[in-house]
Amino acid sequence: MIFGNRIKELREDAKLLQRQVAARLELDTPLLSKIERGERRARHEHVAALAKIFNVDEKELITLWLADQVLELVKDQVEAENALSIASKELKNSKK
Amino acid sequence: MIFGNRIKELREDAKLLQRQVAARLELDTPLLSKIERGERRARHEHVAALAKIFNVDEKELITLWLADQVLELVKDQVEAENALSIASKELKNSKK
DNA sequence: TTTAGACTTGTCAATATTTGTCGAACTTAA
DNA sequence: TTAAGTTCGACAAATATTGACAAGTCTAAA
Repeated sequence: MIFGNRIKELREDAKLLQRQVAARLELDTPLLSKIERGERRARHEHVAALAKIFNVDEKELITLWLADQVLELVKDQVEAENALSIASKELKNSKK
Repeated sequence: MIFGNRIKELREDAKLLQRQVAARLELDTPLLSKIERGERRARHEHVAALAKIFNVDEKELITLWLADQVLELVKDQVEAENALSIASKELKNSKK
């Protein structure tokens, strides 16, 4: 739950309440709570909005958010590590 | 489309038709065709069944199948490589 | 050429999953 | 205790995925 931890940290550093951040994302507090704890997934637009709110590079958050989804996908799969390694190679390959 | 290519290759090596393999998976030919071309995703059970049909290690296929899903998830995301790298680190970390 | 077989395409309904909301239940600090 | 912040559980609505079908293309043999 890298992404959730990070945005919770950013929120606390900014001394904002879930209620306040949730309002700016136009979703309710319980949902933001779930996102912070990784129980629910943020949407791409929310990630962008969060970067604005906390004034951080959107790329940083997107990266964590993506990484979380990858982890969610491969977790409790025996071949997780191999799969990631293959995906990584393939990605570099196809970039040409 | 690593997984699809692989099962197509296995199928051709085994000199089987889509129709025949599809029958053993209990799904129709067009769907298998799509799976081979990566237009549709195979289910976990199908991967297991395919390993049996072609007499290969299930892990090999699962790995490719997972890698495909990871690629699908991160493709056309700018931070794809970073995200994979972070996910990979995190995975190794959490394994303890 | 036609025909037959293998494969592909597009579309649809059924199902499953995800999303956001609500009321209520915690938790913590005064 | 209260009050504010957060979390929980259940639900309906919105989305996505699944598998099937009919119709299409392509190739090779007749």
